[in-house]
Amino acid sequence: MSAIASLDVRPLSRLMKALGDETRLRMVALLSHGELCVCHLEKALGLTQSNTSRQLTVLKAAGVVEPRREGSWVFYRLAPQLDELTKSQLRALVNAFGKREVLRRDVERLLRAKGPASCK
Amino acid sequence: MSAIASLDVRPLSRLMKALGDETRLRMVALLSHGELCVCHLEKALGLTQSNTSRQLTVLKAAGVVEPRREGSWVFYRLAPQLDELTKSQLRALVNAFGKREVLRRDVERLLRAKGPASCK
DNA sequence: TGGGGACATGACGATATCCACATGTCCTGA
DNA sequence: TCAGGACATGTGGATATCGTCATGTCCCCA
Repeated sequence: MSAIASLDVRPLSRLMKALGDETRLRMVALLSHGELCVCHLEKALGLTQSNTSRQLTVLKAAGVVEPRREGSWVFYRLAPQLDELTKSQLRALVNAFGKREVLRRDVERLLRAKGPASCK
Repeated sequence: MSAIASLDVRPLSRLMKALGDETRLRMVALLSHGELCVCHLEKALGLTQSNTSRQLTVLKAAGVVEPRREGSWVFYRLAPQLDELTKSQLRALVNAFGKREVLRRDVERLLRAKGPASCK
């Protein structure tokens, strides 16, 4: 019969839906270069604390990122994908963002500021 | 300052938004193997005529597909991407779908039925 | 030229998304 | 134990999306 019927695009559509937003896409662009905590993303993207947390919640619910608690703050990083389609898509995206040298420098600068100054 | 500020993800987020839906993703999966007319997609995906047209309108507005009129009916195919990010993402997607041999057979069967029987 | 097929679109109710404001939770250091 | 910083979440209103039904447009053919 129809093979399209057996093609499960649910995981992929979930991923796409989560990435169908400028802010969340920029978050992923930054996270392509390393893990960052909420306040880093907040500052880098010029968002309110509330909004930053919300968007991360959406990305987490879609399985795009995963949190890691470290003392008082929470670091987010890209989560490994189980589904083959989402895996290849996210890899392609990270690869595209990974080529942006300027982004890498942004992330490094953010992480350097982490130590003594924390997230202030 | 921040390089993320200069990274324009608007075209990509538009693409992702359009693909953040199971039905539209399945349409793209089929169109990865060749152009199809509305009634083909309608039958293959088990959608109403109205809904099929709507979803294609969304994909068209996002620049994912483009229509080609041929007499009484309209064929849709994947549209070439101008933006680098959307180009690489869509290429990765088509590549992933392109590996699904069963899908290719589906499309061929649909196109074979086209000639005499039209879309009936 | 009139009818029917293929597709698009207006209207609309149901549902989901988005963002800000305020408040709540958890951890840390004094 | 208390204050404050880092995050999360309840609430609510504006806005957008989704799918259906009905209708409109365009094209082909008898």
